[in-house]
Amino acid sequence: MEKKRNAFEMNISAIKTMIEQDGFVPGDRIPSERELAERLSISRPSVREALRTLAYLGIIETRHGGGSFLLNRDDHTYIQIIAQFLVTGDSKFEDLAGTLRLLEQSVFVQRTDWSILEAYIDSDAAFREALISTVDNDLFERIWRQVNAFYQSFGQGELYTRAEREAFLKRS
Amino acid sequence: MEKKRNAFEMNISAIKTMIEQDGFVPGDRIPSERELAERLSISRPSVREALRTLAYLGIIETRHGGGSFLLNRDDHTYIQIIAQFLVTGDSKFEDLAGTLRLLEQSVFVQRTDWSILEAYIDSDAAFREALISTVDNDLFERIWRQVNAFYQSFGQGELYTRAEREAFLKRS
DNA sequence: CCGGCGGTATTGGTCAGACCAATTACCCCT
DNA sequence: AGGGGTAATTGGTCTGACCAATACCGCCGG
Repeated sequence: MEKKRNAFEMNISAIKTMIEQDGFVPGDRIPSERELAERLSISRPSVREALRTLAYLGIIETRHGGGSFLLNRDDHTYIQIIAQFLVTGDSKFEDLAGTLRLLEQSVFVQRTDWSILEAYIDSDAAFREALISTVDNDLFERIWRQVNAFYQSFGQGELYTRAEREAFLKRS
Repeated sequence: MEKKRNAFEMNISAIKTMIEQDGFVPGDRIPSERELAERLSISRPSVREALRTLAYLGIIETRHGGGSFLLNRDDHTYIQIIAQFLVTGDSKFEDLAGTLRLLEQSVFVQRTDWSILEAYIDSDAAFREALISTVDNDLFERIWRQVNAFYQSFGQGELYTRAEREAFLKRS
């Protein structure tokens, strides 16, 4: 038994278990907050604390006056949540630039033909954006986008000089 | 202009912002629920719904009678928590492995001498950990660690075969 | 002077109830 | 049978209260 968890986490587990046992599938409306409170013998505020967390994670969606609905797994927002908390206010600026370079240069080892990037050689931002988009990886792209957004919030200029960009393409 | 998010998410944002603006660091005790409610002009139940979510994600820790404390970022457990809800195989898993490979291979273009990694050739996990540690970049390391934790939570085995690891060193 | 001790204040945990707002369900009338 | 309007349902928020665990602080005795 994994007891000892606080009541709040047990409530989340209980709700999750109930959803499974009742055979709800994505799109279904789950019982109302008041009914959940009654069936689990806890108060509605406690139910709400659990449901709000589930909603924040993207497990369910609540509609004012409508009810709470199970979401598809593909709609889960866990990736956004990860990205949101990865990059926070105290990241050192030099780490930001360094991380961006690491992320972007890792893409270059993936393929050999970079002629498609030639159209963007004039713009540092567009060049790097196009570079990342060649990787078909949602998580990687979100991470890069978060880091890049933070980098740009510092109002810095180009990450690479034009000569550096041209050197990248030379490797093709 | 941010779109109009619901009040709940704004409360989480407001609390996070207040934590940053007040300069709290991991280990600090953040204001009490009642004080937060007053300063943000919302009710305590609303504060609690936000705090419970932050606690569930591992951003903060609450002690009955003690208060709420900021946790170290590395202690965050939201990765494992979220993974708990992904019961079935998910297409996003490939993104995880792919992102890890991108992150790690980006390190290899940074230097030429990898003899220091030979001691870890037998263990996939130790090998990759040592690889990342050669990069002196807090943010990059944090990103890798979170993605890797998520990957491991799926209970997957080695990311590289031994032959692949040896091939890496051959490039030296 | 100091350290242990106990009372008190603070803080989180939970609950009941109320009211509003948005949505849904339903029934009645045409 | 269809449409419209009203009532019921449901989520959103707040007030206030009480309990439980912890922290705080001053008192007392060594």
